[in-house]
Amino acid sequence: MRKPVELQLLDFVPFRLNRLASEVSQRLSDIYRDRFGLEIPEWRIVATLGPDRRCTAQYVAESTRMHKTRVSRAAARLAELGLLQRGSSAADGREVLLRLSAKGRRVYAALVPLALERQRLLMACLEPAEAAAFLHGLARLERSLGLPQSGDPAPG
Amino acid sequence: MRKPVELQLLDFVPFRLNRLASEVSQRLSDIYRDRFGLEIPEWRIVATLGPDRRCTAQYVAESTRMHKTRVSRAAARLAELGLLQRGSSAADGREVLLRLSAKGRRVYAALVPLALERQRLLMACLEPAEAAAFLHGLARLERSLGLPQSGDPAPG
DNA sequence: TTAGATTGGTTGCGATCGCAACTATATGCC
DNA sequence: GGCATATAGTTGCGATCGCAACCAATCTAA
Repeated sequence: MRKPVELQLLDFVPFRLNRLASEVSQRLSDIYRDRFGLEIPEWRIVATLGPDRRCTAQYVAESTRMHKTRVSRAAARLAELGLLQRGSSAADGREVLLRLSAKGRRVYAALVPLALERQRLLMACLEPAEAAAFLHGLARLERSLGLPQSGDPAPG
Repeated sequence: MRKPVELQLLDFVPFRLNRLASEVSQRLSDIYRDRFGLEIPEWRIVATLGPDRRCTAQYVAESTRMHKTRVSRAAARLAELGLLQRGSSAADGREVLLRLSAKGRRVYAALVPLALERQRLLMACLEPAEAAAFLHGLARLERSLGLPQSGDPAPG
């Protein structure tokens, strides 16, 4: 007599990852949405550019794995808000070079400490060794799926 | 001279969780979308109900943390496809009791082994001890955020 | 040089989502 | 009983997203 295969959704890792990510994002959103009027794609562009990086929309899309239309619209909105300068590339007339404006850098400087504090709070439920083990697994999964990691050579 | 606070998005855990979850979902979607015409919310309802459970939309919403409108529309679609029966509750006339139809149970039986195999493949990049440590951290994070876990008493 | 293919980025469009408002039933209080 | 409040679920609506199509610039090769 063969046991029927069952699945408990609450034990299913892809579901759990989605739900966790969604919950974490939800709680994080009040700092970039409520306080600064930014949505996730815009916050990702700001964080990718950082205080001084100048790069193409293509770079942001590859690095964050966002669809290029999502990057395009988020960059348009950031430019509209005056947080981002969009310049032409001398090397390639198709490219759009993105860079934070002075106002954008001020937003970045205000946002980053809050974001890092939230990350600290999130991970505070884990002992240091547990956190390290979790992050180790996370990194392995990322690598296994071909996701860009901070040690990787710059995309493009 | 104070060092300015910086943030590498690729090291930022909330971003990494979102990106990983999105990538895993993307790769999983071909089994429930391409093969069965189901989207994530519908698949979650099917998986929550399982072969024999009968429960309310409210239960599904709390258990999966989906918005009640998302559950409502996904349930309507499943009923339209003939995978789900929606009945009235004798105890409370407002409730809608959800249960898989025979066709729904056949879809469940076909989907579950594929889903479990995908989960196995996903985790195959980790040694058993690494996988255990990762899942331990995941469970701790879930508990810390108040997310329902499989050992918890049934919601409602 | 010039036609075709490729690439970076934007836009049109249909689909999904979450919020707010709504309907209908149930409950509490007098 | 009867009115106010709360709850389960649905629906209208505006916003976001990804795909496909498109535009413009670059590259390739005859």
